Amino acid sequence: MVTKALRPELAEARQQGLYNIGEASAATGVSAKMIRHYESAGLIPQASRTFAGYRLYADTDLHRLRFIKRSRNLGFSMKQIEALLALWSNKHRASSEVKRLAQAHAAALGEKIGEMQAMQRTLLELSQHCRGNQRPDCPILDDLAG
Amino acid sequence: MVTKALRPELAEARQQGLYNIGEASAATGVSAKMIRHYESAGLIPQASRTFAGYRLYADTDLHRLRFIKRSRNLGFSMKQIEALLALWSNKHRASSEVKRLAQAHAAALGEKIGEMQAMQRTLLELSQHCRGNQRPDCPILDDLAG
DNA sequence: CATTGACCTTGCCATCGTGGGAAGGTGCAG
DNA sequence: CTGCACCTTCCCACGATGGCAAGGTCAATG
Repeated sequence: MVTKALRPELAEARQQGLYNIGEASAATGVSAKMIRHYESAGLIPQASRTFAGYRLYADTDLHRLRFIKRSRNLGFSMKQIEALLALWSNKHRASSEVKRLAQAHAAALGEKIGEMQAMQRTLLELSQHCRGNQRPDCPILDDLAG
Repeated sequence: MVTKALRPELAEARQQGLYNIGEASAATGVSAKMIRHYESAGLIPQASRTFAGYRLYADTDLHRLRFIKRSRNLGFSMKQIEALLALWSNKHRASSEVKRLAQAHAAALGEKIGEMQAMQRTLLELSQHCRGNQRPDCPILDDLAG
């Protein structure tokens, strides 16, 4: 008397509190496309499947997906998120490790921000000197031309 | 009596003030790879060739490459540079058009800068609350976990 | 004149995160 | 039973750049 099939039907799986990929996507804000991508990249474990091959997700999977989503919102790369996930599930982690990752990423952001600000500053300076009328003379082009 | 072959030899071309791709790269700071890429993307015209198939560049080509390089340094995309180049070579351009492009790009940069600053701010705030020691408890991970 | 090393050619692959679309199977409601 | 919404896999695209491989060319040296 088997009460739980190895590969259940979808309806059966739903009764057990599992979600298919569309529901998981709606519940986490991660597109189905990206959920599959994260699986193939190893950020989330291989999803279990219904008999017909549909992926199934439990609440722990949704939790993991939300973790990934929040990390992406902070600009972490998939590689960095892989490390964060490993730390998250490692009960013997040192918080210094997490802090190091976060600060390194913050520093990298600062670097890029600085570069982009320099570009922006230059662009605005050049724009200030350009009349922006119907005439062709333009300090912006002059500068780009060297 | 033909003084200028349709497809000269390299030495002959050099005498006429032309450069091969390596020289053009060294003179402009654009890698040979990217010079070819810009050609295939239409940012620069198809280079003339020696009899053996080597690309040849004149000073005007170097000028154009430097224009592209400076534009890239300001963060313009290849598509935007295409537009800038068209304006550059259009003697009837309105400088307002150039100014509009530059300001739009500056605004886009500002947008991205703002997003990245928000990320950075959050990361630094979270880091401040993390002791960063050997213990596993970590507000950063707690936040990512939701 | 032959060899050699530096350089050129084209073409394909990789990055990184995301989306689009095609072709075919599944689930459910009317 | 039919139709629609959803699922599956697989391939392609973006943007800008680099790497590598296989093969041809040039110039200097022996």
